[in-house]
Amino acid sequence: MGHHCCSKQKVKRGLWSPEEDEKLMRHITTQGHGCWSSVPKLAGLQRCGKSCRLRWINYLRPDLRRGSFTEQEERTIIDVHRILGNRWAQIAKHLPGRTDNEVKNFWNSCIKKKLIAQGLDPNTHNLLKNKSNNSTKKSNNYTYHNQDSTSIFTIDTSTNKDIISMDLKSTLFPYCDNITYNYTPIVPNIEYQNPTFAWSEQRNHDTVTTTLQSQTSDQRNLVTTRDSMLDFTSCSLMESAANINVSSYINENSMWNGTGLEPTTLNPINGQEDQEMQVVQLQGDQQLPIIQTKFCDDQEDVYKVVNDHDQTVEKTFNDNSNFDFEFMDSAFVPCGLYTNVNSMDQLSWDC
DNA sequence: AATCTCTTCAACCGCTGGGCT
DNA sequence: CAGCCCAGCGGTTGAAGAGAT
Repeated sequence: MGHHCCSKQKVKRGLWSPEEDEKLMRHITTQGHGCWSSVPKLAGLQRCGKSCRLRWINYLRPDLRRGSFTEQEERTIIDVHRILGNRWAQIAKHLPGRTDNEVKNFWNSCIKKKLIAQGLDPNTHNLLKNKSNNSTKKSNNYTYHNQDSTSIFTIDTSTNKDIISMDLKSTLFPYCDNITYNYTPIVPNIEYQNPTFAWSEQRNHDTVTTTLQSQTSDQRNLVTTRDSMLDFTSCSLMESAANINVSSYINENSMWNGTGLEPTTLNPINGQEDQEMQVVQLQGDQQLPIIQTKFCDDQEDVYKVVNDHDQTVEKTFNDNSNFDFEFMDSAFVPCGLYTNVNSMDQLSWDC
């Protein structure tokens, strides 16, 4: 029985023999494929054109890359899949020498399982609900996840230092690959640590040029003024990076303005305003704690938290600090955040 | 050693959209 | 506009090999 596409022809199916490969290879390298439906006849093959095309594209093409997927390729697949979904051909375009079929197979056989094992929904890349296995544990209604994924929001508890990792690539920096934004929250106050992904700043009077270095050496400059800030709008911080806004701009016309949120004036810590980084979260006229940091040296940083009740806490910490999720509830909710929900838990997992 | 189960991935199937007549 | 052909795409299948029993 022939193929649906070529039922009139007597065609062979199944795996290709080396002789068939040789015939097809010789024909295409000397004649080109032209119209695929005519290739079998011209190449002397008992195959349909569709099969020839597939064999060439997926196996014989000289520019194909062989061997296992690298870690970088895997990260790229995950990142692009988060944006595009199962558009394998589009994803494969980001991986020179890889075919859509190869990417699809790799996703289904490896990446998908890894994500599920990490408690992530491979379709949405969000955290799965009610996940409970060896790789996760529940505490204070929050699910912890081992960090070796590029999920939007993961928490690493595999080391002494808990790290919240957010992948911002698809939202803040769509032209960069694999930007992961790590910070370490510290008890008893919500605090903010200098990002650990490649990030450098040049300060010049009223402007700060932040250079973001992606893992693929792609560089983007984020230019901020004195009054601008990283602006994580309310629950989006926990719920989805898709709602994160930056009240600033990246060059190449990438805009994340228009949040409708008023800028908050920077408050110098110890008069060292050029040492500050500020994260403000707002919802309507309500405001999360203003989190300011002063990075003193490699071992110890000073953090200052101001909530909308004008309560101010300063804290010095080092790398041995731990993270307490209870603080997240106590720090966020009194500030008027998450007014439509009862707990962080609901926000975090109802994605 | 034999059998069963699981995993991988090459290949197929069915569908869609574009181009041509 | 309708019908046909074709390339391309994503979902699915099944052969082959690896590992477990």
